[in-house]
Amino acid sequence: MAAASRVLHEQGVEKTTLADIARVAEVPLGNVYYYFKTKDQLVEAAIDAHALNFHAMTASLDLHTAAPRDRLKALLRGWVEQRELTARYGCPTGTLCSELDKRTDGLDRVAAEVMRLLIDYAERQFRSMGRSDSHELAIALVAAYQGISLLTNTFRDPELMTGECRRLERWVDSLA
Amino acid sequence: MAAASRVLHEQGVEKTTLADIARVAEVPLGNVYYYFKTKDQLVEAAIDAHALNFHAMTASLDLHTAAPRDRLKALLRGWVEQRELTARYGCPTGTLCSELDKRTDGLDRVAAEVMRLLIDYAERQFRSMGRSDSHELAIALVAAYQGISLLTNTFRDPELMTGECRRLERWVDSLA
DNA sequence: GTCTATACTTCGATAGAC
DNA sequence: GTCTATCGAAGTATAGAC
Repeated sequence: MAAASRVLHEQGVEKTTLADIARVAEVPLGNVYYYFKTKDQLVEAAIDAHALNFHAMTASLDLHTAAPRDRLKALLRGWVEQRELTARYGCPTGTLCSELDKRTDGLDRVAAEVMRLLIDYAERQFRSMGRSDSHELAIALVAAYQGISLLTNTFRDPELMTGECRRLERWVDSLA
Repeated sequence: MAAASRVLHEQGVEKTTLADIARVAEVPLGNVYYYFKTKDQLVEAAIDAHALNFHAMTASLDLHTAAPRDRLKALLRGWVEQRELTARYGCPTGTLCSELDKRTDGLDRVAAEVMRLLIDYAERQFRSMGRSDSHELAIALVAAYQGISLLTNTFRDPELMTGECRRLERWVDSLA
């Protein structure tokens, strides 16, 4: 599962073969099918793992950081810390949503749920700050992150993430 | 070529077969290879066509709109007008950059050039407005657009584009 | 230049021994 | 549960008639 998550992010879903995953996981190809009936099921499991990961991150954040504004700034710091990975392979959530959208099966909806988790979390923080426009602000924040992730990846320049997150931090601070 | 551009945007590069393109173009499969030696060459030609399209759009914009601030707002209006297409298939440039990044050949760099065109155009307008931080502003504007394109597409909701572009217009207006 | 037929390769998926 | 061998479908690319 860990091998699958990593390789799917690095190579993309379409370009990743089950042989790739089996090789990285150091198991024979046929073995993969003992745990996952189809490639789609494996991809869905990887998305679920990603969602669990996000829940764990926000739970820890809620526990250690009380002020909603600080939680948002912690999100920004986390994005900056991941900038090298993002420059190389893009945002894991964003690349999944972008790629899986092209599919006719329901797998794109599963990816969309993870994106929804992020927006909802940001929206809760803005609401706790007393903003009535919390939804619009959350959309703007996540859009800015997804957009700069794409540019960071497209131009292979991690410092794009640093600069934009600095700007976003000033923006978060400027909100009453 | 027109058929290829459309299908590649709608289905994505990886999920589009040459048979798909041949069918939409109403030519037999083998015929495609008379004009393009490989699928990669066809994709590259589609990207080039997209770049030409962008040049035509900005040339017309420069001709009919004098004030740089109005040119930026015209860009925003164009994005809102395309919102239904974006909700269904994403931003043509953004989806290409995201998908082609996963490739080892040089095709990802070709897609990045188109993204660069957009950033450079925005940057020139901000500079004409007398902003010394024109580069940072251009990155922020394009990132916001690419991000909201991804969300619009992920949630299949064209009104996300409408709302965010309204916010961006206020932002552009607020800049000295 | 246009079209049909097909060769070659890759990959998802399965069969069946151990 | 693990592993090897292989089937069958799909898709890129080519050969060669017209």
